[in-house]
Amino acid sequence: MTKKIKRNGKTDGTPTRVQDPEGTRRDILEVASKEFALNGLSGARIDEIAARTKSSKRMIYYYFGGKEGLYLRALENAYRMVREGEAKLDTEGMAPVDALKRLVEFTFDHHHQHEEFIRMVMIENIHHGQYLDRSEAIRDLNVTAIDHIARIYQRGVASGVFRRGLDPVELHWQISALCFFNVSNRRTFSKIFGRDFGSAEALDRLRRNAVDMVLRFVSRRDALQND
Amino acid sequence: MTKKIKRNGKTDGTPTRVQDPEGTRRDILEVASKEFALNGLSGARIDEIAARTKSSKRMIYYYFGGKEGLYLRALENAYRMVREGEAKLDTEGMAPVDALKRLVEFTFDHHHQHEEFIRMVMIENIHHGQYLDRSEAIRDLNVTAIDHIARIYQRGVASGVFRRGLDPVELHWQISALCFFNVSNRRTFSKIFGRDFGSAEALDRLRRNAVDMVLRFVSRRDALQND
DNA sequence: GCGACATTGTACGAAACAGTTAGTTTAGTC
DNA sequence: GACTAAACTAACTGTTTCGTACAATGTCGC
Repeated sequence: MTKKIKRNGKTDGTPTRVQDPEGTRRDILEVASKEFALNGLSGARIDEIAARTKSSKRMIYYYFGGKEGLYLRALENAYRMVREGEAKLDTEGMAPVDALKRLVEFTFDHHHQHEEFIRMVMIENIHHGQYLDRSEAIRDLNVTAIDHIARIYQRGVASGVFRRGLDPVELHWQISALCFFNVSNRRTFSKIFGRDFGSAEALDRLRRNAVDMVLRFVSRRDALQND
Repeated sequence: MTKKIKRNGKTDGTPTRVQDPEGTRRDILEVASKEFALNGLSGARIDEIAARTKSSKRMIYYYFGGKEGLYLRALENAYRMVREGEAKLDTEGMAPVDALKRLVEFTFDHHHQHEEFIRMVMIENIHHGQYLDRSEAIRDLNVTAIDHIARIYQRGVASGVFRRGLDPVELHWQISALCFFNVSNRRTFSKIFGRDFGSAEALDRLRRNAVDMVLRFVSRRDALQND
């Protein structure tokens, strides 16, 4: 429990150190990601992160240079993981309306499942995006999300169910807004309005609202089905 | 420049202290609000706040008890100021569609003009709303926003232009999401998509999108005007 | 003009904190 | 098995930062 010494396979009982650079790196990054997401950049404590690690504080400086370097890697890590998850969605064979519906639902659920990512983005925005500036890695994560939405939109316009003149990036912006806010502001919103917006029923309603809202926004009037 | 001693009206030159509890309080709170909004709770420094004040660190502890007490008051202050601003909107005489349009536009602009408030809400959400919990003052700020939107919605339903079955609180949630996100996530969004979402043109487009989106969401199909 | 309480200034203490120094151990190479 | 670069440990340093002790001054009722 208290000892963190990694042992090798020796049978003579002498506690020898086993070297595992990649493992140590990953371990530190995982712990740091949680701590930063929970407490923010200035709120997180290097000593605390080190203590939760299988490794030590010195190793943080060895591998990441310092607190800010570690935070930057944690931020990059959060973006990378979420982008990887997004890539799994495939709507290619679906009708445009169904595809867009699926996309919104997926985004809603995905954001909801990755609160740690949402919190990192919030924290980074609090810091005016200055660390994102320094990261080539994040800029290089080519934004497939836009391609995806653009293709669905084009198909919808071509088949006459979506109206013309909309901007895929703005569409993505709106979908993000509806899905992000639910996670980012749930706490204060729930408290002020005395309702739990994290309950299964509430989430279900909000999710349907989001889908409805986006579909009504892009659809041509005569393509709307209800009301 | 360097001396912060407040002097009274005496002519003999002796530097005597002038007491001004309310002024001191307000001064501290104003400075603290800026610092907390800029740096967050853990990022803000009591010494820094004290230095920017006309007063001293001692006074912060005298009036606010400590860092957390000061933060709580700053949070309450932010909510109060914004709520007061919201109360100025009057849509009573307007047609429901125009009223709702006005409400969304107003919310969009209002959020945009009060970035400090947005940041405080983000920061409070990072802290899981735990300070909001402790504040009766904020809970007591009865949420007139809901009344306002509920009245517009009811009028719209009554006159047949809005569809039935929508929840005013959820409507408020959606409007908030669209308007909040624009301020809260502008930095990261702009950076990742290589576009300035803070430019006048971008804001204008996003604003119109938000209005359009809400109106299309609440309107009955046959009441939609274009496309 | 005095007693009681409210307000303010100065200086300091203790703990928390990021970062470093000085070394040891391991794994692979020749 | 000697050597070396990479991986790792333990203990330490200097500063920052929150918070406080104590004293001094102002205000107001009487």
